[in-house]
Amino acid sequence: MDNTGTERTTELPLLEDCMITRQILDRVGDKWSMLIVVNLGAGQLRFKELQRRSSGISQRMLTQTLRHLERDGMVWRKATPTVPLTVEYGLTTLGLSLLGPLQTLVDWVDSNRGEIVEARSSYDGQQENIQG
Amino acid sequence: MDNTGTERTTELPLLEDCMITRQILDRVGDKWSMLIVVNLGAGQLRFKELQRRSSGISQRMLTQTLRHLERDGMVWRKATPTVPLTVEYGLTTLGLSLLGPLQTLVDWVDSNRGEIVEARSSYDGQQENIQG
DNA sequence: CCGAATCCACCGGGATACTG
DNA sequence: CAGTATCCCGGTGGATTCGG
Repeated sequence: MDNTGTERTTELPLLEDCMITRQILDRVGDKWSMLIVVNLGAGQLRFKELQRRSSGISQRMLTQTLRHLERDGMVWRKATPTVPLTVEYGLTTLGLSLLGPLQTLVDWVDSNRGEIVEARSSYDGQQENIQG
Repeated sequence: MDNTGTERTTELPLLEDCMITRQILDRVGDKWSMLIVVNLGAGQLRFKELQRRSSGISQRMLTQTLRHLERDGMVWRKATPTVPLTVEYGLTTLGLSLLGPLQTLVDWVDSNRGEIVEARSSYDGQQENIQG
């Protein structure tokens, strides 16, 4: 095999082969988790209130997402058997510690949104020319 | 309203209502993008080599993911009309700038993997008791 | 070797209706 | 209010086949 000179042996010790990392990132990156974690970042909330703040989420998905986050130890749940039922959700220490990295990503998107949007329309324009 | 002491009025100026941010995060967080960006982080690669390093990805998904990343301005593509065809992929400046935030997230997962796995089995154990 | 196209199975997730 | 259960549609993504 020829060597084009661009070979780099840099070792970024990353996801590559680790399934669990992958699973966790899948969870973190799924459609609603980030939104929920962020919304709970400002303080504990009741189910309905949380749903109201997470525009567009169905109660089915909210329940499911909360269960997953609870299972992963990021969210706690406290049910009080009043009538009608009262359930509060909040972030655990683990969940809180995720806010930072999440924020980093969101900040990056925020800073680069313009460039991305521009790249997209530029790309789409070229496609038109090709397929005109 | 009673003050339970955990109320926080912190304003995290986040995704909440912004669709575009959401779109971009969806892209960044989709099943393969992160893996591809990370793999290209070590240097440009040819299609086949990239596929080999991204264990499990089908060529269909690799093509699709690369197109998306190219459209978003994160990846460049250079086709050389040799026989057989040679196509190289690499990260643009924008793509490279994403490595940092991505790394932050991956590092977080790495540091907290143990705790999450533990939380999961603990949670699953309790479910067994309930449903016996 | 690179990739487009087709076919198809699976499941994420919305709408709705029903329990406690 | 806080879920659970059911139905069902569209998108995701794998396998395979074809073209350049």
